[in-house]
Amino acid sequence: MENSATSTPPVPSTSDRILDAAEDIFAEKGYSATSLGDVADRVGIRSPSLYNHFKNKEALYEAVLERLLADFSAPLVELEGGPLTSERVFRWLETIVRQHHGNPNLARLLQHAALSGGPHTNELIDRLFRPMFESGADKIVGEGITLIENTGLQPWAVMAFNNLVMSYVTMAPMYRDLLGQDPFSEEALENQLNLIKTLLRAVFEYKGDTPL
Amino acid sequence: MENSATSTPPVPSTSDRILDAAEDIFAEKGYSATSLGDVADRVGIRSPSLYNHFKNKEALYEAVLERLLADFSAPLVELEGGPLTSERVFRWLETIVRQHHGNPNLARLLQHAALSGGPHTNELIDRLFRPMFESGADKIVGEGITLIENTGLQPWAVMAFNNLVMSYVTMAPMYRDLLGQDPFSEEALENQLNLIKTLLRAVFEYKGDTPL
DNA sequence: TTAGGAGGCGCGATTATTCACATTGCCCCC
DNA sequence: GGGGGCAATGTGAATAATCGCGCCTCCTAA
Repeated sequence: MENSATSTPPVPSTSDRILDAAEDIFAEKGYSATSLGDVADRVGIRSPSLYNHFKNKEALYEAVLERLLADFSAPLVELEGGPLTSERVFRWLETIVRQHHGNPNLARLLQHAALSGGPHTNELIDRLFRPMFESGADKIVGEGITLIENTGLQPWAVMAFNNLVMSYVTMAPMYRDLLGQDPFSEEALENQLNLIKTLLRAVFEYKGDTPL
Repeated sequence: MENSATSTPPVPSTSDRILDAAEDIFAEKGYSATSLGDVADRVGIRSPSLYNHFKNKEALYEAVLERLLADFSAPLVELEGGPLTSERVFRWLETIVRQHHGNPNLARLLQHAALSGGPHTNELIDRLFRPMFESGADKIVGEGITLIENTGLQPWAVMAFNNLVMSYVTMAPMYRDLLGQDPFSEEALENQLNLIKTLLRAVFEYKGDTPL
C-alpha cells in the first residue's frame, strides 16, 4: 500500500502532463504560434492523442488559463478584506512578486494576450485585475500618501507596480543578458524585492507638492 | 514642381508601405505568427510581390527592426554626453515616454522577442540597452540619491523605470479596459508622465536607510 | 524597347482536426 | 475463474487549410 491513493500521487495523469507542457509552450510562443505537435512531443505522445483529453486547441488553452488563474488568485483572496494600510500593500506586493517568481507563465500568457489583443485578453484582465479596482477598498487611506490621493493617480500607481512585477518576468532574458545573473535565482528575487519595497516606501514617504 | 523630390513625398514607396504594414503586424503578433499574406493584404498587393522588395520574411523583419532602432536611438544620443544629473535623468525619461507613446511598436517587438527568446532577442537588447549601461556614465552622481548608491540597485532601478515605460504600451489594452480611456490620448500621456516623474522624484528625495 | 514590379500558379512543408483501428484495464455475469 | 463487453487511451493515415517561397508571365512607365 505504499503507492495507495492516500499518498500524494508521484505520477501525474496524462491530462496534467499535457497541461504542464502546454502552459510552458503557450507562455513562450503565444497561442497561435504554439503547435499541438510541440505540445505532444514534450509529453511524449502523438498530437491526435491530445484530443482524448481536450476538445481542441482552444479548450486546451482555456484549461491552462483556468488552472493558472486558480493558482494565482488563491493566495490573494486572504488579502482582500480589511482596510488597505501600507503594511497590507507591502504584503500584497511581496505576495505577487513571489508568485510570479515561482511561476512566470501567467505573466507571460497575459503579456502575449495583451500584445495580440485576442479574444482571451478581456477575460484575463477582468479576472486578474478587476477585483483590485472593484473590491470597494481600492483607496489607500491614511499614511499621509499625498502623491496618490491628491493627483488622482492611484489607479495608475497600482497598475505601475503591477507592471513592474510582471515585466520583470516577461523581460527576464533582458535581465539575464544585462546583469549577467539568473533572474530567477534567490539572490535576484531578493534584489527585486528590495527595489520594489524601496520604491513603495519612497512613494509612501513622499510629500509630493509639485506633481509635474 | 510641387511634387518634386525636394518636398516631403506624400506618396510613400511600396517598400515603405510594406515596412509600415509589417511593423504593425510583427508588433502585434510576433515574428512566427505573422503571415506574409497578412502583410501583403494590408499593403494591397499579393504576397509573392513582397519578394520584389525583400529577400525573405527574415530580411523584412530585420529591415523593420533597423528602421525602428534608428528612429528611437536618434533622439537619445544627444543625452549621452555629460554628467548624469537628476535633470538629465528626467529628460531621458520624458524622451522615451514620448517616443514609445508616439510609436509603441518597438516596445511590442522587444516584448515579443523577450518572451519567445528567438535569435533576435540578444541583438535587440544589445542595441537598445547596452549603451545605457556601458556609456561610462551610468552612475548617477550627487543629488543625495542614497537609495541607489548604497544598495547597489542602480542597474535594477534603471531597468525598472524602463520597464515601467515599455509595459505601459505593451499592456495598453489593460489600461483601456480598466481605466476606460484611450491609453494613447494626450490626457493619458500627461497622466503617465506625471506618475513616472513623481515616482522618480520620490526616489531622488528618499533618504532610504532600511532598504529591506 | 527595356526593365522593374505586380500577379498567377504551384510546390513542399506544417497545421489543426478527424477517423478507423489496436491495445489496455476493468467490471460483470455465467 | 474465465470470458465478453466496454470505456479509456494510444496510434497512423488522411484531409483541408495555410504558409513561405520560387518561377514565369504580363503590364506599364521611362
